[in-house]
Amino acid sequence: MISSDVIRGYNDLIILSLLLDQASYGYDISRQIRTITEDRYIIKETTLYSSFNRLLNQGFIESFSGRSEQGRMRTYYRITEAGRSYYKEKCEEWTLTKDVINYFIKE
Amino acid sequence: MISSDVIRGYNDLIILSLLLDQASYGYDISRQIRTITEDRYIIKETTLYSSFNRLLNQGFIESFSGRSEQGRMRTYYRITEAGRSYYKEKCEEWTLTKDVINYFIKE
DNA sequence: TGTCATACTATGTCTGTCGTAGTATAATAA
DNA sequence: TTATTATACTACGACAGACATAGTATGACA
Repeated sequence: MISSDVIRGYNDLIILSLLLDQASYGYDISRQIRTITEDRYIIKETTLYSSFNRLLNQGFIESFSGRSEQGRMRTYYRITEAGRSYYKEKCEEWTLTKDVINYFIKE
Repeated sequence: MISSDVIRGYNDLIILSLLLDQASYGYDISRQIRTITEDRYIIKETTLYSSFNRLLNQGFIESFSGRSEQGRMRTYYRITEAGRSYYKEKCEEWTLTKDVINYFIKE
């Protein structure tokens, strides 16, 4: 398990990346992150929902109400065009950042 | 220029890495970061000194007074054994973190 | 005499993350 | 029938690293 403070500022990107192909909702995003990272990163619920709110306020995602297979109400999120642009920018920023930090890592 | 919030938590590692081979002081560390990253990352003075204080409190560096060639007083910092261990740990954490974030980056 | 590079310290703000806690529903187990 | 579990959230406050702003001080050099 990695410290999530390290990822600070990157949860938004992680969430956007999971919305690129299809709309989704909180619990599912959370599970996907666990699965994809093989439990190396588990996002906290509060972190997840505050991220959704930030992305909504910035217009990077939209929400709509839907129903689960069991008839349960839940909120789905869909990425916007602005969100896609933002995602691309953040990916480039990430590449730069990675290079910068790597300068200071000695095997 | 990359957003420094991204590097949050990694300034300590950057500073330690520059102390691995020899003791140094604030202004020099600052210049080294600029030079090594080719100005892609410029650490703020307040960030730098608060990092020094954190590392001192944790016993990862020690300070001593010295004189510049011009006779100017300044504070030098030297990495401790605990600091070297911490550096290694953080390097490993970084590798994990990098891998985790990379899962969510699409070219 | 003034400017510039150097070498710091003090103080308060911002923001993403997190701890704690609580609410509510549908499915499943006892 | 009752309790538990997984799902699906919201509210609130604390924490800590980064940063903005501001100020002090010295030696070199013009």
